[in-house]
Amino acid sequence: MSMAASRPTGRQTDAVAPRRKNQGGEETRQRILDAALKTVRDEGLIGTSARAIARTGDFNQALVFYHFGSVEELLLAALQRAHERRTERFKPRLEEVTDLAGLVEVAIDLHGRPDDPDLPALAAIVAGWSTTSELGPKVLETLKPWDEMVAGALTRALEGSPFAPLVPTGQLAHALSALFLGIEMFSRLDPDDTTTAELFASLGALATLAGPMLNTFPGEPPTEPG
Amino acid sequence: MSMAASRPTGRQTDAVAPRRKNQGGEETRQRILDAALKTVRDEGLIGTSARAIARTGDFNQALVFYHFGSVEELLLAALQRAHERRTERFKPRLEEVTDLAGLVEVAIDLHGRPDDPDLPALAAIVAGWSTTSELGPKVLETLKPWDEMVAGALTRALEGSPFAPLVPTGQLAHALSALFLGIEMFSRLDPDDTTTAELFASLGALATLAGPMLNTFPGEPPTEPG
DNA sequence: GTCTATAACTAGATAGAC
DNA sequence: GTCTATCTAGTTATAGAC
Repeated sequence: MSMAASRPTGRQTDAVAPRRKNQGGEETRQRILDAALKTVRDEGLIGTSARAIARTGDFNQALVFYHFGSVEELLLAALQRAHERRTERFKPRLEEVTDLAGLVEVAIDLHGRPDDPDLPALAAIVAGWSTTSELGPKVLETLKPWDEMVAGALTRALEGSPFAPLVPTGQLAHALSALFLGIEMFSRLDPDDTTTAELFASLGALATLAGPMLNTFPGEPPTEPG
Repeated sequence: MSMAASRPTGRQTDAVAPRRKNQGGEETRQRILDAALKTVRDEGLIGTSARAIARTGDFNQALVFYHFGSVEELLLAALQRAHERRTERFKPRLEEVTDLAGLVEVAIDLHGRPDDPDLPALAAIVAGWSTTSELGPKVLETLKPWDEMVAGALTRALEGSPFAPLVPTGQLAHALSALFLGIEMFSRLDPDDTTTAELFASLGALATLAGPMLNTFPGEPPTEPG
């Protein structure tokens, strides 16, 4: 369904060389993407129409179709953008993580940004499309790099532990993404949510507790932290 | 928004005593609820309109408004119904769970029912409303009993462990619900999903591994299982 | 309690002026 | 590249016949 617009909707791999700088077109594209994320966060996925997005970003509704072809494709692009932004910002930190407690700390920072539209929108889009849309696999593809980064952190956290060969870090990383997504969604169900912060604190405490145990051989006393 | 219909939309606590048995009205109510869940599963939350639901269940579109007042309220009722059904069916099993591995087993059974509309619909509704809708708190309220059941299972799993006083079972149960919800959603993004089953298997293996450690005092060898 | 018909509106998407 | 105007189809919700 939905005929393609007059402009190719996919992002060109070789930039199309806009004559007068990157102005005009590209800037608008960004505005639309930002407005899309904000709209999903504030009005929910169901309330996110081309018109609602245009209202949020104060531009013309037809631009959505000119630049992205359809609302669905816009949302996919927005999700990818949000995800890229997150990855860029948190990659360096994640790469320094060497234990479970550190991983929880990153999760806390990731969550605790109420004004940031990226994460709520990301969760809502993943969720809303989970039973529909041929774009589901593309969403999974988009999230893959993140799982791999977390898997790397897990591997480092387990380094030298006797349990290391027993733990499928890739799958566990995926599970952690799922956990994070679920927490994010629950937290947004309650506008006055306070329990999520406590939950993360508890998870941090548990990670601190479990960390040293990972290096414990059965029958041995646990190694001292740090 | 949305004026109330001519029939009170909330479920009466004292049944209203339908004259000719429970026929007609109540049966239709159930048909509508079932159709709503199926529609959410098959067409996604966004594709779920009063008309789509009516098409699924082969009844008249106006009945949705007569019986439930609005589509949103219907979906809330459907979610509550789906959740009640799950709770009834799994409560006995959950109450027998005494270790982590058993908990994972229940999760596996809960997940592995491709034809069952309840869980996918539940996930989609929770997710879709997570950034909108004043019904969010009601959704949380609905899910509470489940968390409590899981918390009970966790408490039993930790019984006698030196870590028991350190673990906030209530919060952890909530986290497990979030994890499960997230996994459910990821799994539905890929129509040919095979990784989720493997993921659950791995989680089961980890639970089997971690279980005995919970009863391990630092410096002591782990107790033999079973 | 269930139907048909319809009002009032909003959606996605496109054509064509600028 | 951005705008206005518009077409078509689908949406919630209600009125009123049965």
